[in-house]
Amino acid sequence: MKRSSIKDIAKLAGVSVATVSYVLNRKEGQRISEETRKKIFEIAETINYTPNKIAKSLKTNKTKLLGLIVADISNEFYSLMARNLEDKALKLGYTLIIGSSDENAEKFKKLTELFSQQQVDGMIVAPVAGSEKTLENLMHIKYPVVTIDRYLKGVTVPGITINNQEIAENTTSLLLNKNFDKIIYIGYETELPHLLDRQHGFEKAVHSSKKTVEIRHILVGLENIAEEVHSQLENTLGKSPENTALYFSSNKLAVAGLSYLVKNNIKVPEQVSVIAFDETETYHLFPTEITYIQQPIEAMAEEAIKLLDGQINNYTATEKRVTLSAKLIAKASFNK
Amino acid sequence: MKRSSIKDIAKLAGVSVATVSYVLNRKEGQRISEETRKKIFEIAETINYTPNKIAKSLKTNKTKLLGLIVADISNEFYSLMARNLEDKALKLGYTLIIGSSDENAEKFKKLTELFSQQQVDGMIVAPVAGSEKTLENLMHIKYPVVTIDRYLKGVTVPGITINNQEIAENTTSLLLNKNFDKIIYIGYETELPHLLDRQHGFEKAVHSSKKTVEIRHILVGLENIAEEVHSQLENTLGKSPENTALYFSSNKLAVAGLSYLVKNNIKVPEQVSVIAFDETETYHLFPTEITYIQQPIEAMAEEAIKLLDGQINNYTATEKRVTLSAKLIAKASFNK
DNA sequence: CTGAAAGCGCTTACAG
DNA sequence: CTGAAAGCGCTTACAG
Repeated sequence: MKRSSIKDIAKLAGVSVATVSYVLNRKEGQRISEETRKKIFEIAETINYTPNKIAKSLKTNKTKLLGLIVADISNEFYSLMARNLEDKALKLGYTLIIGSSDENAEKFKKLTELFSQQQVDGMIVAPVAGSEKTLENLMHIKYPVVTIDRYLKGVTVPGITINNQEIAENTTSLLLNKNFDKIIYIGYETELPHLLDRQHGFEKAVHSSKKTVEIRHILVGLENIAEEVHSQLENTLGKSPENTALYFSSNKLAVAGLSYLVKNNIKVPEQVSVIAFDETETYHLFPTEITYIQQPIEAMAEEAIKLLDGQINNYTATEKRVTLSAKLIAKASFNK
Repeated sequence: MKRSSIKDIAKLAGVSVATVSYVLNRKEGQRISEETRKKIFEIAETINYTPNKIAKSLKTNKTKLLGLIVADISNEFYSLMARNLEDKALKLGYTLIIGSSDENAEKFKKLTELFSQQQVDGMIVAPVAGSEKTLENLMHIKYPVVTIDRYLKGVTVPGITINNQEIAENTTSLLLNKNFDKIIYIGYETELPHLLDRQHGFEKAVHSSKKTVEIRHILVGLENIAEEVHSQLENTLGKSPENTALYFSSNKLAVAGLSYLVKNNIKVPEQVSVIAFDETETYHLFPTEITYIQQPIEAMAEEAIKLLDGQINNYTATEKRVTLSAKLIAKASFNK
């Protein structure tokens, strides 16, 4: 698999490698005769020349590679995000190299090191709990980084988030207005700020409301989500609830909860109303259409790439955080 | 973001760059005094040296990058595959760069070119219809490639598939034995061989059976799957079917079909039995557990990486195809 | 035990 | 209009 190089073309064309380089890169500054230009293109074509970007990278210090670190690429939210990022990146000539951190700060760090050694031009990361130091180090050496989805307290990395607290507060207020006897918040036991924001938004709405309504929380770990949600819903919700609302703070939690409802033949919205964060195709198999909070994934991807590309090209030490608005998609699951 | 290089270390340590390189790479052949060795490690540590793999790649002609081309990384099957490939690749020191072809032969070709320019050591691809030529070219220049999931007629690229036809035939036989009045095969209108294999397996079982049963086919395009499946099921299955079986040749089709059943309150397995190719979390929201054909994704990923790594390191022009066995996971949706 | 040197495939300021 | 040359950050056969 010996590839042909610029040198081969130069030899065949009887010109210098410099000339070949100028022609192939269509540089304007240098005027090359139409004749040699044509000859060079022809030869390149016939010997099937493809440029070695590695060599170019070494010289230009740009690889056109972007590192993407998510918690798990097989997670629906992240794979959809990855897809959107891929498209936006490609438009600017970047390709994505990916890694999954598994919510492990050590692995997260390892991935940033690996990517940095591969000389990626920048990184798009969903940081995990405990990776503050790693992000600080990257910022310190001015490595272009943007965070997506998540952020961490105490480190100011440019990044994209949505208005988690606000949208949670607003949607919770809607629930409160409907006079349920009981509202159950289903969330994660976590330190991740963006998830806590959702919880705080919920609580803020509850506290500023004058309604008397029983509030319950179900908080589960990241493992065995389905089992935990099922057993806790069994305790908190029971088998034949009435006039109750469930507020799920992620699509995974929602799917776990909905499967409990299906198994126990609990009717939505007759017995229980449902709101969930994030969409998923899975909702389509539920008998009632689910009301959910939709994140603007495409816009998030676009902004992330834009922000990163800006850093890469200007070295402006942007401390810019972009907050986009999520949107409530109201469906039947929430019509009392 | 000026990084320190081997040269900086050499200068600070008062040795040559060669010596630094030997020490950092722990080469055995060269014996370096414990003293300079220690000094070099210390200096590397304090100036926060990280190797530039791009430079190394240029010299060694190995990037430790693998290109992955799937139809769409946001597709559940492919994102799960990507995750498994990522893990297996990492064990051998490779990282993955990804691209989605969108079933477009031109884009597929572009991606292979892009990846080849990035000097990936090899590619793992799910080829699209019409990309025979592209694959042949890669084979011709001996670029290490393996196919996953799919394969193409007429080009012998090493790759991993499952026993699509066989498992389809076997599972269809099970259906036939249950004496349904009607069996409906739901598949794609496609030229992709691995999907046709599923269809052929189905048909083979039907033809070699002595039962008299009404057989119907629903074939849909890749766009608007849900709508097409719904409208065709409405025609073929109706609103209150009896003693009918549905055979879905992918999880996407199954989800579309199941949502039709939910919407029309058709009972599984009382009225209709269901078998589907591939699993998905989505099945969990269906009232009845779904019987499905499980692909051994982890093993497929492992074999793919192994096969590719073999090609990369030996340049053995392997024409090896690996066929792994899928497995029927029998659940209630298929208990008459 | 260590270093000088060539070279991987490019780019680009400079000279002519 | 074109070329000689330096250099990006490494590796590695060779010499001493």
